[in-house]
Amino acid sequence: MAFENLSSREKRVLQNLITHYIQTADPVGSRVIANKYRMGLSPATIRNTMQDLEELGLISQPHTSAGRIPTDSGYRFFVDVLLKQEPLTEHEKRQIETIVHQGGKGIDSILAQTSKILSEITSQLGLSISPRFEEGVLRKLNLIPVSEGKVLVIVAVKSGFARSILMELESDIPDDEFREIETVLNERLCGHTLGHIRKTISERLADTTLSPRLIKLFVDASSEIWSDNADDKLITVGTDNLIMQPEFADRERISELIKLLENKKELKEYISTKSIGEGIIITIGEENTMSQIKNCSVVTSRYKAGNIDGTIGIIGPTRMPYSKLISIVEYTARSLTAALTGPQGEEE
Amino acid sequence: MAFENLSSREKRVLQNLITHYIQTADPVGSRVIANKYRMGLSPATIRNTMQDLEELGLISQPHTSAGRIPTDSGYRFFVDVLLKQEPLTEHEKRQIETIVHQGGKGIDSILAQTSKILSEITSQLGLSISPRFEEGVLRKLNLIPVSEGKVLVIVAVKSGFARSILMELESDIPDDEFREIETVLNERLCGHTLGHIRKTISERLADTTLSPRLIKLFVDASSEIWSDNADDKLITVGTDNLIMQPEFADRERISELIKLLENKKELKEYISTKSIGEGIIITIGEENTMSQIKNCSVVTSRYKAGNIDGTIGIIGPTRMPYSKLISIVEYTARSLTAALTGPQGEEE
DNA sequence: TTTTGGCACTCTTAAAAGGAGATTGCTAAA
DNA sequence: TTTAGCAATCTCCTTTTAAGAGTGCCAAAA
Repeated sequence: MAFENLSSREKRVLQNLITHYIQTADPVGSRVIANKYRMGLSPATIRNTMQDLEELGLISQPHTSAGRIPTDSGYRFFVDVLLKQEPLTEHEKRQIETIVHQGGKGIDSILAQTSKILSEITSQLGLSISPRFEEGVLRKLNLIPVSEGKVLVIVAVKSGFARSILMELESDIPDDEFREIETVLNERLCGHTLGHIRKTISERLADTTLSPRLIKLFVDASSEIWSDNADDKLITVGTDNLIMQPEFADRERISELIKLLENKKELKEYISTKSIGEGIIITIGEENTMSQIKNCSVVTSRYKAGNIDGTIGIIGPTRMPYSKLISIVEYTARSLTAALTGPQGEEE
Repeated sequence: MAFENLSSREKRVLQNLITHYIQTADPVGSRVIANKYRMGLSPATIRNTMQDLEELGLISQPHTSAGRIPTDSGYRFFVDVLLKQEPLTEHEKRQIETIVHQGGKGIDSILAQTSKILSEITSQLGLSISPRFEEGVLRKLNLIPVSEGKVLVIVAVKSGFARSILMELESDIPDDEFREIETVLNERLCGHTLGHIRKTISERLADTTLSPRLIKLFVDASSEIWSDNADDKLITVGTDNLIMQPEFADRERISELIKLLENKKELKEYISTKSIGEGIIITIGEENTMSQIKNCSVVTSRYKAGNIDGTIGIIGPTRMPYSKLISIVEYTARSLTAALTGPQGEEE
């Protein structure tokens, strides 16, 4: 579907129509475009153009005597070709920087705040996904016995993140044996990504002096320790922004959305995989494979925390102010990368 | 407001009315009560009784020609006096036990699952609040340097829970100095509750050989390390159940609810403090101080994890099947306590 | 004294009817 | 190629109408 052969007039009409529809959520008639946007043409001429645009599938009529609204293809063309990015105000930039650069707070807190500020500035649903721990390179592993039969496994990766998992053992293990395990694990596993370790751990521990029982323990716990599927680190903020849109007038639809957001896992997976690659990624309406957000668009971008990356973005109705939102998501992702990969991330 | 002087007939009428209203969500007329509940009285007689009940403020009329609906006081009387608990089915018991007793999964995961099963069995919003870490007695504290300028603080309390906080230092501290700090901190702080430590930490560390700079670090970080306000450990599941109730027909109301649930902090505080004490606690409608749930009832109970306690419960419209829900929440809290305080919790 | 049947009255809700308003597509003229 | 004009179409809002449910009260019955 390439629409390069659109006349300049058709482009202008489409642009004005979408711009207007984004503001009002009402079907746009030929008269509005002719008058409000001073195109120097009569409504009748606009009407002819609109008919052409409709035949191309870029706009459609809800019913005979209504104006036109953009289709998903219309938005796609708008975003790909017609869009001019709108710069952020100084105030907005400052808000984002403040949130992103609050030192010493821990990444989870920063991401929660980032989701919040995204939601507030954009008036959409803001979201963030924590760095994909699995891609982190193991720096050090510690075993801390916390009580009989329970040991805390600390996994520290490069770029300064760490995670802890409480592991339960059937029987007690003496302290010095713990030391030994710790040493062996560090020797064998450090320097590899957690994902890699998960896949290869059983071979890596095969020829050690450790008791087979212990090895089995770490191999079995592999998915919990070495990947991050366990915690749902998708943070969404501003669901009410989305709900109050006319697109969600139907309660059934709200319910479906809420279920999706509550589940987190599925949505996190979807957003994560769709956002692979550089720069801003936009999925519009039906392009989204999840039926619950088929009337929404998703604007996301990757950010980097050292050598691990995560995703932030927003979800709103397809009728969203793309030009502004894209700038905001882009700027926020960049700031976040700068803050998380900054001085201390660089060094290793 | 005591209603002990209600006649037995009035009680029966009220009981039947509420029972019926809970099922249908429609105002209940005298005819329905007379016929469906076979009270052996004519509708006209029931009408007289209903008038009395209305004067007492136990039921009310939405408008002149409608039946009656219970008021909050009506529900209160129903719950306090009229209620017969409905036992759980064997299947329900099994479902709960299965969730609660899945070993080795970590308390967060168990609580998430508990919220879920509560929501599913009750068809309401299920919730759980993690144990109030602050009340835990410090068992051991570990400092693990994870990268330059970052150290992971592990706080382990009795009954086998542990938490980790990433702390940032301005400058580097050599490994042996860490050991020293660790030793001193353990000597001075173990055996006290975290809440107590938070309040007294500066005195406790006053006369040590540690550098004042380091002490300051731990004192400043006190709220983050020693209390648990930081993480929002309120888990809510099944929001869609609530949203689809006729009580939430208004989108504005849904929006307010969602905001409340998203915020977590405020709600967590509210539920936590309201649930102090033994057994099931029920707040009905306007009894709730939070305006967002003034048309809801909240049924909660404390559970114990060793010597620390937390809360679970459900939120639903005031028109909820109390007799069943109370049993379910009670049973779940008991099971949870048994699972978390079981064999390994007992020992210390 | 308590209960009941009867009945006028009130109010909601759903359906039907009517009309205003918006916008289109088409045709013929500019 | 553009525009003015106009009939046709469809939504949406308001009003009307009718049906239905339930009450309150009174007078008669138990």
